[in-house]
Amino acid sequence: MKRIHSTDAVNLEDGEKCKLAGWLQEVKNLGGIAFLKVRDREDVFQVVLVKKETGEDEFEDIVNIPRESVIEIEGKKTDTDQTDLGYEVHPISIKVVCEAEKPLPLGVVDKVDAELPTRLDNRFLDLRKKDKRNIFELRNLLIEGMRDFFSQEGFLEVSTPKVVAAGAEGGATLFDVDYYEEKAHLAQSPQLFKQILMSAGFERVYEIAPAYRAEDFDTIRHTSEFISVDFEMSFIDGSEDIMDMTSYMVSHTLSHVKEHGNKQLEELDVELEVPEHPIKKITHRGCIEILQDLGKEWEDRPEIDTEAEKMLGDYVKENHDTDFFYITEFPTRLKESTFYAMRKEYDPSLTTYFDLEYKGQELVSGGQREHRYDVLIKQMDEIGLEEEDFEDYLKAFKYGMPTHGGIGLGLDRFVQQMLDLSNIREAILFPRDTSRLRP
RNA sequence: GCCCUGGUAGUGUAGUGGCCCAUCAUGUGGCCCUGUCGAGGCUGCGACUCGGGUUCAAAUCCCGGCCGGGGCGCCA
Repeated sequence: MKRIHSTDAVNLEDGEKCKLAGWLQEVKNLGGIAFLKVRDREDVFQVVLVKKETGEDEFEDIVNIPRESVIEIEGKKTDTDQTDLGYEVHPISIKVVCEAEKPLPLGVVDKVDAELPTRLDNRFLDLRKKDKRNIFELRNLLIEGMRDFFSQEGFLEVSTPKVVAAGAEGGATLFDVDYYEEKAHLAQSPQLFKQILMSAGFERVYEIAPAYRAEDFDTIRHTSEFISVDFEMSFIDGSEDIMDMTSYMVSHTLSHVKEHGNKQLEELDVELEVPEHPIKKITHRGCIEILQDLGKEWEDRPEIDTEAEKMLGDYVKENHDTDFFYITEFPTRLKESTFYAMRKEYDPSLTTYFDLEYKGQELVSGGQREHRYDVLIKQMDEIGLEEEDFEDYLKAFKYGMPTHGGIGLGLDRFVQQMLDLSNIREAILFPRDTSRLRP
């Protein structure tokens, strides 16, 4: 007999035979009768064991199977109004596929919570919990929605190398890798490759892939390995085009999640906002002014620090009733290491760069790139970068590079913010950070 | 990198010099119970991060190591 899921059994006739399987979540032994709660991917079903029917020995054997063991049940589906699924199973045979050890390093349905490090150390058990799996089902929908959007808009999904010779920005945040006889690094961004592909004439590309930052971050919104969603597009008139595309992408993606992840969102008690177009834009200078009005004080130069970011997020929520807004026209002095950022024609102290803020936190960073070879060289010079180190990249600018721009979006952070998770690690199956390399 | 903070049963905690061979919950073992679903009742099991020091006395105070957590810088 073929094994079916708990939710499929709902459609069987009363009394029909079936085979179900899953993890023995708990045993409620009342003496003469016992109830087994068995969990599969879809739900939890109940198996009823009556001592008079099974006999004393078998009853004891089954009731003593340790929690979280994998078992297989063949039995009769019996309709009842006493379970959520509307049926229970009267077993003909129960097979222990794999017995779980005791005690569990982490309870799956215990009444006490475990802390995040304990949960991550035992992630396979942690992920057996419904609300934890919901996160990853929604994350899947988020990715699905993005791919759907990009494909619709004529973007080509590409894969660029993660083992690279040079980084997109300074060298301090690169992980070193031994690459045969050479020294190599893990890519911190697909930036330079995306741009090379613009010279190749692909016009619109996107990539969903890991990025690595060897920074001493120890915060609830940083990890050393994260999934970066990047897109790049050519023949743009300015960064407005990039912001428009980003807005549509975010809207499309979130409405996809909302449409297909209704059940999971409800279970996690999350209300999703799908931003309307156009998303509110505030210049960097405008942000500083708002902050001054709000009474924010700085020790030296006014900047948008973490506290300020949250204040702005609250401000926009209150005054414009949205979780989203752009900070535009980032000053050049703040984007110095981003040597490929295009500066404003009329005011070179400003760039075309913007951030998209989501619930008071940076989600997206992007802008128009500098496509003119000589200007690019000049900007690299300003921060002391050697042309030789970027030879392969620069070459792509010498033989016909269109105007272009794009963004990078932190996927894990998107999930975190979307679901109001207290730590970005909740949005990652096996997070990597300054003190975690396993599992 | 800087600042703050913590490490007590499998899990989560109480205890800040003697009342502690350490509290409670959860878990787990045994017994009872035929409709449980945070089941219930009785009963047992299980722990002070490591090293040094102070003291008549250390889970508790001091120093160092190891391992965590949070904030900031920064960033996706």
